[in-house]
Amino acid sequence: MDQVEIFKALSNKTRLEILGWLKEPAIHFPNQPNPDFETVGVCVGQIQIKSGLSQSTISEYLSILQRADLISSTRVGQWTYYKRNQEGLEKLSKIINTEL
Amino acid sequence: MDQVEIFKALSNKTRLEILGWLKEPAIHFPNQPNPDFETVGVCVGQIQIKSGLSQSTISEYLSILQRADLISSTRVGQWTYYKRNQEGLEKLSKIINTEL
DNA sequence: TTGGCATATCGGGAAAAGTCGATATACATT
DNA sequence: AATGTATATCGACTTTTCCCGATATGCCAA
Repeated sequence: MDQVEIFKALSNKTRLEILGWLKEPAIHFPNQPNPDFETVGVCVGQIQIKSGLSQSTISEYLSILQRADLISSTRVGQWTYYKRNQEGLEKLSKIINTEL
Repeated sequence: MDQVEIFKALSNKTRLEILGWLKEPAIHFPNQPNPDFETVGVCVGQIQIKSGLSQSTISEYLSILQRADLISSTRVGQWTYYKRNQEGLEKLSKIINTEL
């Protein structure tokens, strides 16, 4: 993954917020219907409601974050759950500390 | 400094390269006229030549990086020398490791 | 004080990103 | 099969970013 694309993914207030929300799903998504969300993640709809932006925008933002390896998704029935991608985030941390 | 602005500053190939070049000025700017460049930094003209982009573009890029506290400048006569801002870079590292 | 460099700023055109509503797709339920 | 719900994709419009050339500013030397 291109470094520039990672930083672009992070160059947006809402996308940074999403990353933050996914850090503590229980706190930020108290109404999440799926009780399993701590492991599988949070579904698009919940993130969309919290963000206040349109469904299409959030869907796109999530795929931008995913392309940058910052989050990952799991499809379960009609829902797509997103959660933080710890591996990608650690890689970013390494980039910052060594290459930058 | 707003986090988004820091990431925007890093969302460009040339700006990332500049940051890299400034890590080892002696290697990347062998023709730097000022022998003192290791401490004071590298002047705009040298960076511009190496980048291949226009003078105005590089001047702007340097000020974007500076606004993000990633580099700092010193004016000496008609030259402006830029170098890495270690404090700002460490702050970024902290952001990545704690807030993100 | 005039001319010559180094850098900064301004104005603009092209490309990319932000954001939306509408539509498509995929799955679930009846 | 038909409808409803969740998400993804498309087309469009606006704003921002990428770069440039031209011009301004600041400093130095003749």
